Amino acid sequence: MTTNTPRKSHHHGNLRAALVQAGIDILGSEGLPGLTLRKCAARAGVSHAAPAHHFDGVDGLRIAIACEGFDRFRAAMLDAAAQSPATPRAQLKAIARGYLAFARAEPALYDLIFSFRGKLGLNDALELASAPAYQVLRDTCAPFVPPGTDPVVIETQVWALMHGYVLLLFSGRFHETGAPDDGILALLDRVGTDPTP
Amino acid sequence: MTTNTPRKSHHHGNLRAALVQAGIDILGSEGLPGLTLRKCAARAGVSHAAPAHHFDGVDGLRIAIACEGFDRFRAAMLDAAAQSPATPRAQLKAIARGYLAFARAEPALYDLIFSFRGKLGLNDALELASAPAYQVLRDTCAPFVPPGTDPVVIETQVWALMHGYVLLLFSGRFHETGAPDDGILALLDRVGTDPTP
DNA sequence: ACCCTCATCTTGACAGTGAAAAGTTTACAC
DNA sequence: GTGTAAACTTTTCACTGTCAAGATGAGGGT
Repeated sequence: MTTNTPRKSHHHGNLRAALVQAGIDILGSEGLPGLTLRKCAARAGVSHAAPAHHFDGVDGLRIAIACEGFDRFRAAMLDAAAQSPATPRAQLKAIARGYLAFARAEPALYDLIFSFRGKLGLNDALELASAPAYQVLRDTCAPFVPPGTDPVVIETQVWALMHGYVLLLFSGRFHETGAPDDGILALLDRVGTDPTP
Repeated sequence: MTTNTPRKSHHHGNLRAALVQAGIDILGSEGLPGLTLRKCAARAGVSHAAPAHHFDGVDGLRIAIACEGFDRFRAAMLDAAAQSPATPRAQLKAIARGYLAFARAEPALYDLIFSFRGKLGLNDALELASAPAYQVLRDTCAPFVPPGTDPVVIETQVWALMHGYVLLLFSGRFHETGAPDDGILALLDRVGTDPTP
């Protein structure tokens, strides 16, 4: 039988997943700067050198956590979409609200998954994990792509708007005045198929 | 006379400015992770503990560098605006191009000035340095604010779009396909005073 | 001219970090 | 059973930020 209480064994049994979960916990409590190989190892109850057998250095651990983060990110957008009318415009605003909900719920995890400067494409696992999240955006934007236009243009407009807004949120700029979510969502009404005659 | 070759003195004479410049140089060559107190000190030719007498720890140095960065950022936007027609829409697109030019010219410095999560408002110097840059945005957006609308809404739409787009640029997502600058600038045409009847 | 003060800078130490090398334990195939 | 290799620990090293204590010298008061 497989031991369902893997306590005192020399082998942890599921260390990789435990380290990823430890990292997510630390992100929630201490934020991105607190994410450390040694802290993750300590929280998982192993020595500080143990993670090296499961990840390629601290960047490997961060990538593994980001993969899980992308999955939750995608789930947040899909959840919001499922609770909204099926019209293209309503769906677009729904994934935007899901986007914001995820960013506000797990800001440090959000920071992490978008912290890989230029390394995207250099890591297969990360690219594989981010693709489904991007696909949600792509599918939702598709109805707004004018004929003859590269879909990437519309997708980039939407994503840039959301991404930039979240980072302005995190900067603390709206702590006192209140965050203008509605203003951002309103601009989504003007994305894509031209509203002018 | 003031010595114009302040070489061998025990006192550096202008260490604070030299450390900030060293930091900017390092940002250009090694990027944000390479920005280190000890490296800045070494490049300025002083011991590793010297910076402590001019900045409040490494965060203090980063803030001081960011202040200089905000100034260059503002200058880049104003330069672009000065070379464009004075119509509101042309000016808006001009500062957007200046924004992108700065981000592409000094990506690590751009990263640094927008890396202070929630600490904005907690540091007077940083807030004082970022205010003029924000004022450029505010002035340029003013003609597009509909009556009865909070200007912050329009400013946030524009800033979020640019900020998010730059970070997508940095992510490496467009390295192969080519960056859709025009698509982003096109959306600026739909910001503000409603084009629909 | 002298000395005094104190900002400036250096030296040395410490804890925390990531990484590598070498040794120990244990699961699993044969 | 036994051997092998994976999983984990221990030790060590280089690098980082920070602190304490000491050395240097510029400028002021007398």
